[in-house]
Amino acid sequence: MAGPVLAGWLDVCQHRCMSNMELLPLLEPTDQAVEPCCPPLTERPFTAGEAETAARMFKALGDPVRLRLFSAVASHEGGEACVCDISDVGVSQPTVSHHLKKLKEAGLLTSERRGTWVYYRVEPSVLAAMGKLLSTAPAAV
Amino acid sequence: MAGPVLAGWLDVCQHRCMSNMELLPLLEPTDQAVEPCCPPLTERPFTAGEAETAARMFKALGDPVRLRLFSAVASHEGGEACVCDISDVGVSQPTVSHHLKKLKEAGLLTSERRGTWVYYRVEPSVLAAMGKLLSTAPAAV
DNA sequence: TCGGTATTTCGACATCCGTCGATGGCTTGC
DNA sequence: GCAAGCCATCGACGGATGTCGAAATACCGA
Repeated sequence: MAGPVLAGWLDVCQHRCMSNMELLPLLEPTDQAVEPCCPPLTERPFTAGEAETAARMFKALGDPVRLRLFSAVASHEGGEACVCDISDVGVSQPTVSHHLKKLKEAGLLTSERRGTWVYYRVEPSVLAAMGKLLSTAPAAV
Repeated sequence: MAGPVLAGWLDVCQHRCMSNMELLPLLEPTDQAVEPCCPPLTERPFTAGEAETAARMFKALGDPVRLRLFSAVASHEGGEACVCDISDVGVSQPTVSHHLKKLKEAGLLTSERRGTWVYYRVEPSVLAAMGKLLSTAPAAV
């Protein structure tokens, strides 16, 4: 029940973003290594589809609680954190779980159960893609 | 009726972000030139206040229509665009106006009336700040 | 097998948000 | 001054969203 809504974006973005770009950082010192889901915001007007895709990422970070949770995971030692390590954000525990699910559905986090605890870690390629989105196009091409 | 809610963020962020950083890009090749509103997401867990501030920015870009409008302005010639130039996003004119207002309240756009038309332009410093937010801390300090 | 802990899911609720049509304010040109 | 065009505001509506308590699920240790 993760939702067919997400399937589209996950398919499109992760598929296009995750594939082998950190595996060969030496070959291309250019920015081509990390292929973002959409062109930089300043390059040309977004199409409806691009906007739909990118907005889903921004929306996921558009809630203070989610942002705190995401930051907590991203800054945690080893790049991952147990839910119990980051649940102190002022809302109930079910709400924490709800927000973590949202972040996961947006492709920003992944989760893995190890024994009693569930660990969340950031999806670095998506972070890089969003960074590229916001970067003012460096006079490319 | 722009809202006292925004006043806080505008005060805090614009005040801290806009001041003289693009005026001296030559002095410091480091990243210190652009002072973001918050530390990078990966540096340490966000405080409640930081999350509130940053989430407002992400939220503003978390809607497909707003993202298209913002991209249209950002990519328009001269860095600014008349409302009439970017109104073709599939929603009614009042809705376009509504979203432009939201982007303006979030500090991402500024507007200026020149004769019959109203021109919107992007706030470059805020874009840079958001980019910094997403950048994985480059082994600083 | 059973109790305890960690996490998710469910159901419900109040609030926020995007959207529209109608209306109003402002500027230009006649 | 008056009609026309551009843009903002208003009021209303339906749907999405954040939040919680209660209950269900998953895992571990005894």
